[in-house]
Amino acid sequence: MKNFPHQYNSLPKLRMSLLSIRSLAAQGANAADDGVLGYRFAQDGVYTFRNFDGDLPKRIQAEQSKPEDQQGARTAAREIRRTLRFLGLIDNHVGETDLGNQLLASPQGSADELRVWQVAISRLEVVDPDGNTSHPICILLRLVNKFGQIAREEMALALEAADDSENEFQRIADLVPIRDAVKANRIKASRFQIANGVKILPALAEQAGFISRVDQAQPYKLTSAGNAALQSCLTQGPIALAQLPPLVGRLPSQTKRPVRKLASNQHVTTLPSENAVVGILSAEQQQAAMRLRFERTARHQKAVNHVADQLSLRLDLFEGAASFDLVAVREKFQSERIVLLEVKTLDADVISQTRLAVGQLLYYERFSLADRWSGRLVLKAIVFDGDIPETIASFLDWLGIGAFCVTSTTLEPLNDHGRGIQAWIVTLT
DNA sequence: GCATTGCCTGTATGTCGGCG
DNA sequence: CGCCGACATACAGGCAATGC
Repeated sequence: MKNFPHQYNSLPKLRMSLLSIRSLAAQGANAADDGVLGYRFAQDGVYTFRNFDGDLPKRIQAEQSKPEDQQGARTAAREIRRTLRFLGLIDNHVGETDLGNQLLASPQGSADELRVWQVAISRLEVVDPDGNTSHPICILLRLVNKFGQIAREEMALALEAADDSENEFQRIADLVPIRDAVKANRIKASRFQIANGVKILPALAEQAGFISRVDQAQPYKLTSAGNAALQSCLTQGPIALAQLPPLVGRLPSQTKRPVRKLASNQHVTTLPSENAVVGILSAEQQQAAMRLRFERTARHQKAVNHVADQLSLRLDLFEGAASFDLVAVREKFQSERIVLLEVKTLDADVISQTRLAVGQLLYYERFSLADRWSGRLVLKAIVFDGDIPETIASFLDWLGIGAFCVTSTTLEPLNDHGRGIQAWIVTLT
């Protein structure tokens, strides 16, 4: 098993680390030197000392008087350098790569930044002492996809695969559950290596928006962005860093950006899940990324769960891995209607949320439901987590879309189509 | 209801061996 | 012999289950 030890895994911290390297380069200092980089990290607040009393210069002096192999900051510098290199953000000479440049050019927390992280994380590459190269995030996404959902601890197996081959994937997939495989001595790795395997990669994949879970007790599932990344891995193969093509175009600088206009002749030709993560994000993908971030909020998830709770007695429920919030259907009755639901929280403007949801419903009806439920009548509904103005409710009615308000115990229709859907559901046994 | 416990995750520190 | 990559270990915070 490949090891991935001694790291921090938060993207803001990794970004700060890259910034520290850049500022050292600007000063002509040598970031390849553990001491230089390690104590720079300490000064920049990237690396923090344990039992720190607040006097930084004094503490650094104290650390520097210790033997070098006992200075935590130096080790941290080495490990973080390694991580940034694996991510393709710096090269072997600790110089910033194009990708690293793009990361720092994007505003922190922006959709642009997330896009760069998604590229870096999906391409993350590790090499073992024998020269075997693998892309553990791709392998991790394959695992999640294969099992549908997977516990965090199983993700250590992503580092067990020596390479990206199908054979290796089959081999590690057979090692699930990892606890049993360890007990049976089927994995050659120390418990520390296995523990380390769980600490970094799942956190990176989660922050990239590739996987998500409802809460800590739940397994992870693939998100739409994760599915897109997986398709990219499967169809194109992870792209070796050495052959990294320049990303199309330059990212906008940090000057403020007006609302962007889409090219007027832009057509949707593929589903988002079929688009590669590599390269510049399409407008749809940017929206999908933004959407993902909003929809991952606890509040949205909670609302979805409440809806699910109230429909699960009578209907089979599906969550779209790549798209819709919820489909309620009776699988047994193959010509029966189905209900496509989009859930919207009202912390944002009700009008923009409504417009967004209407577009999503129509799009998903056309592109996401066709395969599995072709030929069925699709009833569409938007579920809000609060009350909406009558004008919105009647607008949706005019479109043939049901409107609902959900609470933890109720699902109340707000227009005629909503009442129609409810009336149908209550007849089901 | 509150304290305790134990697990999960993340971060800091220590150690070894190889290489130039 | 200094330096660094790699590996191992210690420690801390959060949180949920558990027990009273």
